[in-house]
Parts: sequence; structure tokens; C-alpha cells
Amino acid sequence: MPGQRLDDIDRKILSELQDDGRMTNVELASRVGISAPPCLRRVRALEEQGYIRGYHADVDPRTLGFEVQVFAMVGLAKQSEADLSAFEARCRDWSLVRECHMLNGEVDFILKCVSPDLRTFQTFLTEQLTAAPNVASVKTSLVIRQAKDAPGVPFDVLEERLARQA
Amino acid sequence: MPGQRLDDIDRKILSELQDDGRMTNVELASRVGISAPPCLRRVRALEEQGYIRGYHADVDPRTLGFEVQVFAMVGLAKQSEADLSAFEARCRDWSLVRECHMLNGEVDFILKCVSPDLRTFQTFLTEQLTAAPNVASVKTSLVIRQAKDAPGVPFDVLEERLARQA
DNA sequence: GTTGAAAAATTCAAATT
DNA sequence: AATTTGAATTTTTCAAC
Repeated sequence: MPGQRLDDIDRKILSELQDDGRMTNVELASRVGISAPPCLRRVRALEEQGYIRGYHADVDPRTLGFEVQVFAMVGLAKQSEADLSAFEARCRDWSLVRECHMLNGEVDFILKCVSPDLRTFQTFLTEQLTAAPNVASVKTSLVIRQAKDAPGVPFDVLEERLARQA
Repeated sequence: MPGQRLDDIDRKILSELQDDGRMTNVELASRVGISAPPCLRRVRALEEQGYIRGYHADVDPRTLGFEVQVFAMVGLAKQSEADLSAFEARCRDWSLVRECHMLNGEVDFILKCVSPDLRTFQTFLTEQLTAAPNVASVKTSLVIRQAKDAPGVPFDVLEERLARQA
């Protein structure tokens, strides 16, 4: 599925679109140094090959009234594949849970949650998350402030790496 | 700065653009039930008022060769505002660190990191992060798999809340 | 990958409710 | 005050080269 390897122009396209996903194709083409039609063909190919999963407006939770962000560390009682999958499916159904990552080490999952207020989160925590089948332990940490929130992938690391290989 | 309150159409616009940030304005207008010009004015207003911070292509780290994702819990030796700010500034400079959140509780910060491979991450961990001034403890957890990665904000929670208030 | 042209979208000003 | 209409400009997206 990941097609053939990317060249410099493809990586520049990805980097530019990660930075500004609403850039017009002519602007993008000019930035990567080719004309518009092949640029658009490349973008479509990158989408089809799965390099670009989609485009999203970056909506500010705080401005919209989501005052509370929480990381929750979850441990399960049993960790068979069926148990893990069942918990992941629940997470996908919970709107307050925005991200769910399975981890190695002491804790089984880390969840990133948002909530309009503490009360809403507490209700979710006690009535949904902690009450869910097979959930053995939940430890939560409130986000005091966000110091960095960069999208996706560091293209500079990729470039360094390719330069080293060449 | 957050201007006046949002109406149903504004929230629908935000929800649609969070879902598909490259949707054309005419498509967006048709979905929210107004014509294109006022729809574009509303989008511009939402951008200027800070509800929309930007637009980003969602680039898949794995497909691009970033095989490793890690959460790092960092504790500092001293937590004065100057100490906290200094560490946050370092995080902004580290490309491998994509997110940095200050937390309450035992640990001071949680970092979300990506890396092309374990070796690159180990080098970063030992030579940069653990070696940084004032860093007292670092505990890392590898992401085994990602079960959910929803963008931004759950608009259904917002709607429920408004319905309850009305 | 480039050029050129048709179709579509953006974006503005004026008119409308 | 905000939306619709209508029109000029720009962009998208085909061809064919």
C-alpha cells in the first residue's frame, strides 16, 4: 500500500500540508517548485497511499469551552487480546476520550481526555471508565498547561536521517 | 478575543472543518444550510477569534517511517516558574517531542515523542532529555498500538450540554 | 513535468429580507 | 444585522504534449 518511496518534492509537500492543510494547490506547487498539475497528482497519490490520512481544522478546546484536559493511565485485570480489544472498543465509543494508546510497562493504556468541566469528567470517570468491565486501576492527571502541541511528524528529523544515509 | 457566542451554524462549521479541513467552502455552506458568502465570512471570523487555530494534513507517522512513539513522564528537581518555563522552552526546540503538557500530581510533565527508530530515541533520551538541566526523573512507555486518535473536540458533548442548559 | 483551456470555487460589492 | 444574488477573479483539474 505505501507505494514507491518518496522523493524530496513529496516530503516537501507533506511538510507544507502538515503546516497548512488549506493551502491552495497553486501556492503549494510554487513552494515545492513545480507547476500545479503534477503537484495535485502527487497530493492525490500521497492521499491514496496513506501518507495523508485526512485534513483537520485545529479547533482550540479552551476557546470552545473545554476547560479540562486529563491524561488517564488505565490498568486492566486481564490482558488477553479479547480483553484489550474490548477496552479499545469502549474507548472509541467514549466522546470524552480523544486518544487511546496501548503501552508497554506497568500501565496498559494511556487516554487523553477533554471535558467542558471537572464535574462532567468526574461523572465520566466514576460512572463509565472506572466502572467498565475489566478495568483494574485508573490514575488521572490534570493538564495544567500545554507548552507544545506540534502536529504529526518532525520532517527535519527525516531529512537529517536521509542525509546521513546518503 | 473569543468574540460573541457561537450559534448552531458556527458549531456545525467547526465540526465539519474538524472532520474535513479541506472541504470547499461551497460544500461546507451546503452542509450547514446557508449560501457560500456568509459561510466564508463565518469561517474567517472563527479563525480570527481563535476558534480555529489552523489546518493540518494528518500525516501518518508509521507510513512515513516513524516506527516509534513514546510517552515520557518527566519530573524536575525544582518547579519555580522560571524552571518550568525553561524546560518547556527546551521541549519546543526538540523535534522528537511533539507534545508537552504540564500536569498536576507526582510527575511534572508528560511528553509525546515520535522517532524513526529506537536507537534515535535512546540517543535523544540519554543525551538530551535526561541530560537536560533540572531534570530529576524520566519514565518512558512505548506505544504498542494506537486504538483511537480523534482530532480536537467532541462536538456531541457540546450539543448535549447546550440542550441541557436550554 | 509543462502548457493551455474548461469547469468550478472563491470572494467581493450591491441588493434584499 | 445578516443573507442572498450576481459577477469578476482565482483555482482546480482535465487534456494533449
